[in-house]
Formats: sequence, structure tokens, C-alpha cells
Amino acid sequence: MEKLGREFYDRDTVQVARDLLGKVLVRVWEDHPLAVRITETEAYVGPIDKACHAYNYKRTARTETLFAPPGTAYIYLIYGMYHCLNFVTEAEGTPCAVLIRGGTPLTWEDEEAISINRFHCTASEMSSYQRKHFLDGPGKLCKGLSLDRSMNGADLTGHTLFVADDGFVPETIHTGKRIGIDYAEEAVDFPWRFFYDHAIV
DNA sequence: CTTCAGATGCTCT
DNA sequence: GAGCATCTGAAGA
Repeated sequence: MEKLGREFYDRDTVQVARDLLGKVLVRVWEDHPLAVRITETEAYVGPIDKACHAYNYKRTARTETLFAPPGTAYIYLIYGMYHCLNFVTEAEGTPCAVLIRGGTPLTWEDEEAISINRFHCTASEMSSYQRKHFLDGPGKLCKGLSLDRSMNGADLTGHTLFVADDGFVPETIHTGKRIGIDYAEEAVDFPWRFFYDHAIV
């Protein structure tokens, strides 16, 4: 598996969002790698996108991370109890990012470790509902990988949180409107959500 | 399968 | 003080 370098993120955000589908997200946690294949993403393009926290280059304490170099992790708290993982894209100072909305464990060992993080039970003890909806949301993904704001600003070219390419290519990529951004006026219709059908592990 | 309420705390005005 | 790039469990169809 080849780790993606900064040049991967230093590109058009919508293109990066598409290209991230099928890639392997690795989070090293307690000296142990957890790996999931990315199945769903959304693009947020600050300069023109009212759904983006840094719309029109809005700079606040929270959005500061979005102005970091491409290949930086942007992680924030939402609804008081969940976290969302993003990857900063495009040139430094251009506040854009890709939200990682879903994934699926790469191996059985990954599923075991993630199910403990999420449900405090082993994979075989999960309900069928839990299994079917294992990592199909940004908050679930962060909980499963034990990611929170302490990892905000992490460098994706480092060794604790990164994305790798193992050659897997999704068959059919679907496109749609982004989720949960009803406040974003004309941007609610931008087709910047990407996902593909994947087998339930 | 579907809807629905409630949780919970940070961020920005 | 209002709102939020969400999730869960319970209840109904």
C-alpha cells in the first residue's frame, strides 16, 4: 500500500473527494493500526460554498485549520457529542476540505477493534442493525476510529493518521446532494456528495 | 421499514 | 442565546 502524499490533497476539492473513494484510511491508535476503506465523502469549497464553515474565507478559531496546508486533518465537534473528520485540500490559505462520511473495515481485526470502540462489544456480539450501519456516518467513523479534536490539525503525511492506495477502485460512483446543510441556500443543491455501493462485512 | 424526540457542548453573534 | 456537515432508541405501520 502506498501512502498518499501532499500532492494528492493539493488539487481541486471535488476531484479529491471522488478520488478518496475506495482509498484506505489508517489511524494508528495505541500502537495499533486501524484501517477502513472510505465509502462516502463530501466536498466543501470555502471560497464559494455557503455550506463550508470557512465560506468566503471566514476565519475564526475553529476554521483556522481549514487554512492549513493540504493534507491536514480538520476535526470538529458537532451537536455537542460527535466528531467529523475532514481532509484539508487545495493550496494553503484556500479553505477547502473533504468530509469523510463513511467507511467499511478493511479486515476482521479492524472490525473487532472498531466494534469495541463503538459498542464496547466484539464484532460477533453486534446486532444485525449495528452491523448493517457500522460506519455509515461521519460521527460513527470518528467514534470507531477513536478520533476527536485532539487530532485536529494532524498532518496526513505523518505516521499516525494517513490515507493509502492499495489499488482498489470502486465499480460505480454515485453522486448526490450533501447531507444536513439545509441552511446553505443555493449550495444545498451542489452535487458534492460521493459514495459507492459496498458489501456489508 | 418509517418517523420522532432527545441528547449535549462548542461556536459565533 | 441560537444553531449545529449527527446518532440512537423507541414506537408505529
